[in-house]
Amino acid sequence: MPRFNNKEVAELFANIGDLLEIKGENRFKILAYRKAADNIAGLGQDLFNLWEAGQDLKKIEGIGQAIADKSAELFETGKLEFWEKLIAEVPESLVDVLNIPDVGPKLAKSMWQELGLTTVAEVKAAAQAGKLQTLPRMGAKSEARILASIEALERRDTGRVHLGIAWPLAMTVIATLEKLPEALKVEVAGSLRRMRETIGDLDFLVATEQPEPIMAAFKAMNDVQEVIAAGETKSSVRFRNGLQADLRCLEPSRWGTALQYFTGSQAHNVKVRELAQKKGYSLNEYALTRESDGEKLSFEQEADLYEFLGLAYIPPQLREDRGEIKAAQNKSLPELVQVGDIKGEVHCHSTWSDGAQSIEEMARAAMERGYEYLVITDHSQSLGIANGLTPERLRRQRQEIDDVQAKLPGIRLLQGTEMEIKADGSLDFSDEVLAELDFVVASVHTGLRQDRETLTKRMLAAINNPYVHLIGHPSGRLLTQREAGDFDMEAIMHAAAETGTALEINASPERLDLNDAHVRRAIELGVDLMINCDAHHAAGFENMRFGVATASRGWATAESIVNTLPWEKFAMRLKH
DNA sequence: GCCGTTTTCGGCCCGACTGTTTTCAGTCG
Repeated sequence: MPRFNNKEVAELFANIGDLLEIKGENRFKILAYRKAADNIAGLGQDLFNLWEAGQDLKKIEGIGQAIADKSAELFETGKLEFWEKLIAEVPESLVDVLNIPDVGPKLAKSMWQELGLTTVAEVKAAAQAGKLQTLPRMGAKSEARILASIEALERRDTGRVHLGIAWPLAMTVIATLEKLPEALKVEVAGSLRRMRETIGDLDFLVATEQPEPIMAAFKAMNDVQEVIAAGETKSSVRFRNGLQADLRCLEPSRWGTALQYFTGSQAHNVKVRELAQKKGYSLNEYALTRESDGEKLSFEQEADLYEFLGLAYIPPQLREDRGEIKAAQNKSLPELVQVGDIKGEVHCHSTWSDGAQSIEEMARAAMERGYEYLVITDHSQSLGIANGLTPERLRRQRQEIDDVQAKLPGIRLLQGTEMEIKADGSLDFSDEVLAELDFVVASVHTGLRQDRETLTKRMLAAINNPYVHLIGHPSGRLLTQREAGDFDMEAIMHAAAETGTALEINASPERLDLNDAHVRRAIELGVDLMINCDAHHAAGFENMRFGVATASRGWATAESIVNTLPWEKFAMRLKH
């Protein structure tokens, strides 16, 4: 039986949506496929596992009879007849053509049917030859723009970026705009405000009575390479690093509706607007309009809008249409974990392995953040490339930790290790060595391409070892670079819950591992979670906001995160 | 194709900007 992971299934349904759109199908059908794809991608469990266990897939939001049947057919036979027929009708490669910015379904269809273009390469050649201009409503400017988009795609600089790139750039833009006297309020909206793990573009909102100077300053910023659009209240630019940013200016009285609208997600907004409709209002970014008499209500604060609709305030991280609307109606939203709740970290590196700063420097940085404890977990011996520690070096390191501890009574310093779960399934240290340490993180860094059974077995061996407290970055993914290992996460989470082994939410923006969906599932299963920056230098502790955001997106409260415990309680918890 | 404390059928969100226009379609978010 062929196994498909959620990403593969989601991609198939998303591609179906794309091709149906080119075909000109009913737009709600297209929406339904995309919604199903999104929900499958954000599922904390494998759809395949659920199906294999005989669960009713229709219980998943956005999946009805048709898509449940198609999933079952795919899992049973490894193929989908509907898809085979579809790509016989509409060339599959048009999915890529649709991915070119400024190429939508209408244009893709006309390029295909009028000019016979079915691949990005063919579209590029046609644009270079001036042939796109022959299509209706296409001129030289549109053609040049599409060619530029394709070239940007080829440079791979229009894709999504992780938060480590998007966040600092957004902060720079905000700082620039906030300096303008005309800007009354400045905020980043969109997926960055929701703290999605990757960001496609940046959305900024400014409350102002005078948009012109703000738009001008925005377009004139240092890193702006190109101004894509510039209207009266909206402009778009592209930065040198390829990221696009949109700016909207609006009257302060409409701040609440606008911020809500532009924060999204789209799926969340659709639900909010449906709710407004049921109450007899239509909602857009400017106001809530009563349909009976056209009376317009504007809201200065987002919370007021939510309240008016009978909802508790929904934090941006939850706005993904994953049940938050219902929870806000029942006033049962979780009280999300905050950065300030974190009392210590249990996974960081020093110059003893591949860190850039000494134990003392790391300890002082942790103290400055107000942490009560810090565990130094340098790499273990078999990770030679990171200067992993032998048992003998571990013992010498203990001496240095004790010396620093004597100097810094304000923080509790512990010695741990980030121990390799080796490719052959064994652990890098014997139990005798592990018993000498205060804390053990076990991680997979090698052999991530092994098959599911082998990988899962390796992980379970670590989870079942009585000396292992925490599994570091459990899936092994590197955002925008490397796929997660093919672990059976469900089995791993069950074992973690049973043994009391914690799973990490690694806060490094390249990792964010566990991801939000897995965090939510882990909480359901009663798994202990810990958020760590895996810091390799003092500045690395700044990444905590990303880890906390990921936890929040998984609906985590402080109670779900073990390192929100003060030292005494944390130490007690360790002994169990 | 999905969904239902107003519905198992008939709904399903809305506006800015661009380019090519003679009044608007396409794309995007």
